Amino acid sequence: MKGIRRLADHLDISIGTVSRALNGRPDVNAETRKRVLEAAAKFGYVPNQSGRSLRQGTTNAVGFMIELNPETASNDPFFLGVFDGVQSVLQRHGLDLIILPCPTSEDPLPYLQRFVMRRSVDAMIISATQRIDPRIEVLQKAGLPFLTLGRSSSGKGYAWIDLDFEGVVTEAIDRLVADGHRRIAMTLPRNEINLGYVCHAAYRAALKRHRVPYDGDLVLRAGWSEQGGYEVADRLMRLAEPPTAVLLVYEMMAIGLYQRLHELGLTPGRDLAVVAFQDRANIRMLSPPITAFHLSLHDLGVGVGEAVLAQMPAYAETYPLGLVQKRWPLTLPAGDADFAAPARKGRAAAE
Amino acid sequence: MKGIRRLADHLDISIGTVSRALNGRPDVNAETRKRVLEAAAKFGYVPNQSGRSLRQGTTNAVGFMIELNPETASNDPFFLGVFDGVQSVLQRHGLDLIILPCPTSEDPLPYLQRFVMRRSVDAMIISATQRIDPRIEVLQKAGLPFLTLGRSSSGKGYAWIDLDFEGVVTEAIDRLVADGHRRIAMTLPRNEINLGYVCHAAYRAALKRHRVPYDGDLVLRAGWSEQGGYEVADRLMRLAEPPTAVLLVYEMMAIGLYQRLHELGLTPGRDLAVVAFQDRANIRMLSPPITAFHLSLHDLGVGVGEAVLAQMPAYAETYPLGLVQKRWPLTLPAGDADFAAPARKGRAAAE
DNA sequence: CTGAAAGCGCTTACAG
DNA sequence: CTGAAAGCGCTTACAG
Repeated sequence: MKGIRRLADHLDISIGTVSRALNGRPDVNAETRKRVLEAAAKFGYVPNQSGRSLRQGTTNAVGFMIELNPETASNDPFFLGVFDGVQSVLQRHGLDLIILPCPTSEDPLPYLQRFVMRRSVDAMIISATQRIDPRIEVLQKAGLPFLTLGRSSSGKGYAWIDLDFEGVVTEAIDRLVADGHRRIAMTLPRNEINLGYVCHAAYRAALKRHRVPYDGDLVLRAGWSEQGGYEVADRLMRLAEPPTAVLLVYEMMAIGLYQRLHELGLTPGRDLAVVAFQDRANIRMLSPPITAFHLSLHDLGVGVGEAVLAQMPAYAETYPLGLVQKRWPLTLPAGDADFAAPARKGRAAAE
Repeated sequence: MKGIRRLADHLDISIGTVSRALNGRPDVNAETRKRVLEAAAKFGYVPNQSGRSLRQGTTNAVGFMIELNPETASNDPFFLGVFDGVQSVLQRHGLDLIILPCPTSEDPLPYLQRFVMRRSVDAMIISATQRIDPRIEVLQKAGLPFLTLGRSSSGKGYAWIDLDFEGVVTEAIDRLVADGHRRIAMTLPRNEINLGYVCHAAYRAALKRHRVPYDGDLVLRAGWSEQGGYEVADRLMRLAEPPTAVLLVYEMMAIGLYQRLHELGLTPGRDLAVVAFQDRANIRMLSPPITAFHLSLHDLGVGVGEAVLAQMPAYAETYPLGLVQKRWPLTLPAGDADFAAPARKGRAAAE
């Protein structure tokens, strides 16, 4: 004999009472509850999750699908910070966060479908959202509450949170133009992830607003890595007319970019103003210090956690956010002295 | 009506036959099986996991616990590569890999205990193994098959795979000494993770063998980050008698270290020979190229996957590895021209 | 080859 | 306040 039955027999009460005591139901004698809780602690009894899930129709778990493909995944601590924030919300309700890593060898769609149809989780967070992402339809048809981290142009009525790429690109270009820059480069990912389209559109719009001509040579699709940054620096500085500033949508590129600039005898900041997407610890030791937007991964995780709970009927009242469709803001620290390159400033002024 | 019942009613056969057909049992009429499979595909029927698990007493999932605490976790793509390798093994048997991220706010022990006692997984892989790690006892008492990634001095009869830190330290020092180095520094983590002890012991043993005196100033506990590498360079080069070589047990430190050396007007390789633990893509653009050991994360993942299956009674016959206790080797590419610093070589020869 | 039935470990109306 | 019973969705001996 095992499980709740054993505990009940040992205490000489029914399994129903044991269950009620353990689950904190009010209709249990205080003394009985005490005995049950003590015995459970003593024997290390914890209800079997499969039995519970089957009976309750809920797994008390939220899935978070990530992709292991390094070309798609932002193969870095981004997610670890977000997971932590999501958990801090879920644990308030006894929900667990379970990460589902889609292997590189498997198609993300059937992978997701398996977990969805098996009802392994009560809700799902998906990431690495593609411009056309069939996963959204799968989730909608299955009626499983979900949130996408990143937007898609597939479907409309679904909840998403995306980093505010428009805002970052727009603010970066505004600031650079204000500092006299006219030739501003930007990096884009090579794959079909939606942020590439969003950034490109925001970039063109911002330039147009400032009446700065668009030059396709300044928009570089590159590997999403330090190495990619190295190549970007190399390609940009070899142009007949190199840019005076660059916006790195993937901040880790700064490491390779700084290095290549040094090799070319150029000084970041002075010879090429660099703005990076996110001010993370990994690039803080660069010198001169890099200008980057601030993002709290933990806060983002909290936002994601609350947003996904808002999609779940059982928690919608507690988190009355409705269908969350939110661009998550990043902030650019004000008044960065190193931001505008003096040399360029002088040149821009002379023009 | 839902689930298997609905499918059975639609086909006008019993749920038992549907189940047998879907599970590939041989005792099903070929025509019947075909009808069942087609109907299942059409309606997108997938067995509910909780129902299955409860009945079978197995979840068909293997858990992989990681820690989100950046001081403990190697907060980087290490795990993503390993996950992929583990999955490639598990998927051969229809098992899923589920990542369990322990939040920074929670104690790893009760966190693990919850999942173990609930029987949410059939086996567990744990990482960030501490020198004294009570999780091992919890897993052993619960009788859940498990593997630790990293060793502990807690307990004996458990399966582990650990990177061969001894081998790396020993080989690195042998090579450096052969190239004339006598003052060789090494970095260690600040926390209680076991690799710190292992590396320190191997370092002392290797020096002793070469009759090189041990100098505590050359063993630096530092932040496990790029920033930590920056600090290491700074502290080392300010010593009255700086080292001529350094072994970075966390390779990403090389980025900060190279930078600080450059700032100090020193040249990596020439003024300080640098050996890094793992030759990963993130540091490949460093110049001069860094000397580092090679490790295939995917292969390691495969090894971990097979080792954990070997601990599970249902798979032990297929993977007759017994109680795996293995140091996973890393290889140092032979004949690296930049390995020994010419200046130092000259000086060493002159001594 | 198929169906009817038992039962995995729980939770929860329902009686009392 | 407690117990007895039903039933969540499956799989699997057991009959036939």
